[in-house]
Amino acid sequence: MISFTEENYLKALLRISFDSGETGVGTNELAMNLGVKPATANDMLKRLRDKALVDFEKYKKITLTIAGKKIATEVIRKHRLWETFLYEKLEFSWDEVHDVAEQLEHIQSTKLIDKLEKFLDYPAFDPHGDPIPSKGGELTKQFRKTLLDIPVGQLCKMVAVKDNSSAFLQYVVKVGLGINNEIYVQSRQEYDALMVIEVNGVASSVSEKFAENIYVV
Amino acid sequence: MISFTEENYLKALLRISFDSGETGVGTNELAMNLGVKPATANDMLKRLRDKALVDFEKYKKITLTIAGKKIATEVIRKHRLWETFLYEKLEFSWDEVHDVAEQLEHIQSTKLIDKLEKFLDYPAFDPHGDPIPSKGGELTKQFRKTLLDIPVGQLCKMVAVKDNSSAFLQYVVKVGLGINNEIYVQSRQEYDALMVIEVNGVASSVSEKFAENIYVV
DNA sequence: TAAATTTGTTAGGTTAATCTAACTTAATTA
DNA sequence: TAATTAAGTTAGATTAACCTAACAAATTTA
Repeated sequence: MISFTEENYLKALLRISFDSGETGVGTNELAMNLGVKPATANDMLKRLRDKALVDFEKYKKITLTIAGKKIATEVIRKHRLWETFLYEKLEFSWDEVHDVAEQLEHIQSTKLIDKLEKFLDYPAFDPHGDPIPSKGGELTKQFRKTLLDIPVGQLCKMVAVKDNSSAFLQYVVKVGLGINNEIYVQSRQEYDALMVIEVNGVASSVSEKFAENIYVV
Repeated sequence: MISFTEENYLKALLRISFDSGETGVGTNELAMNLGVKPATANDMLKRLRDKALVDFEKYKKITLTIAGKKIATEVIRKHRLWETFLYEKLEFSWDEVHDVAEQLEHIQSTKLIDKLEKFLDYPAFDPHGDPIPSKGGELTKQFRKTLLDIPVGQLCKMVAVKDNSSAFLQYVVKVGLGINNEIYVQSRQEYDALMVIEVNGVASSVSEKFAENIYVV
């Protein structure tokens, strides 16, 4: 049996390597991501290696094994299905779903998640626009432009966010932004990439960090 | 913060004292109920006492404090709401809901459970016929007859079960019984209370233990 | 390339939740 | 009521998941 904590380590490994585009993940990077000390992560990695869920040699980068990747993908699948449930059926707002889904993703019941998926009518994307892996499927990579890639004077539409923290999401809401909203790029400062955008007729200044976390088409 | 395990201890204490009709619960009884050794339960009880969730003196019976009872009731509320969700929305069968609800009941989010309750349209009873406590409410005692109380030659209707284990529930299903089914009591053995009952035209022999776990009207 | 910095590991310790084995107190029964 | 049995407790161990402090390896930079 696999514990909540182990599932979280595997999920973090998959997400980090997916986001960075590289196969291997470093111990410190992983630890920081999970909010634990490197020593703790190192201990856990040894246990995950014993269970044949990660490949990991002393002082080298960590990669998931096939088995580890499968579990991690399944956790992400559950997370995104639960987010969809909370958003569509329980009227949770867009920025509230993540934290509750962090808990729900660890419920162990294949039947539950399959039935939930059916109940939601097999959704392909979660409320943040991220793709939901199918049963036994893979996490698919999609080409995604961020607000940072949009030139001045152009109009685009927000489809998802990269950062799922509620701190960020609440900021997004404050700027008046939501899924499928149109964004007009008014201007951009060369020096620090500070942009002025217009959403529903209201102009706001946003930082580079903000812009690179907004996916658009 | 309260752990899953602590919640389970509190829930068991409430359920045992509720079922037995007595205020105090013994250490061994509690331990047996939770599938742990008395020594383990004893350790935990000390911790729960430190947190002011139980009243407990050496060699004496255990009782819940107001705070402890409140948490326990809330866990039972969550459990029963989740059971209702699984049964009504996800097409789980009657005997499958319990085990998954055991996990779901520990999800920490007031908003989640309130929204779930609304989504289910404020149900008063779970799929086993047990009453669902309202928000901040109490576990209500209902007078309940069991199949054991029905005299020979009388017809009754099953409304709930006492034992929620899937072993028992699967047995119930095998006998052809379900919620709201009519039961006719054909005969009863004086010696061991073995009864012959008829459900939907099919006769079966059931033990005393079986009969006392079936609630009827 | 040698020094400095970053990254990763080890050793030893803590807490929650479990156990076994030995013991004590309470309750039952002869 | 004394002896037996049942119920409850304590002591000492274990495992998972975390920590700090000290150390080692790898990488970067001067």
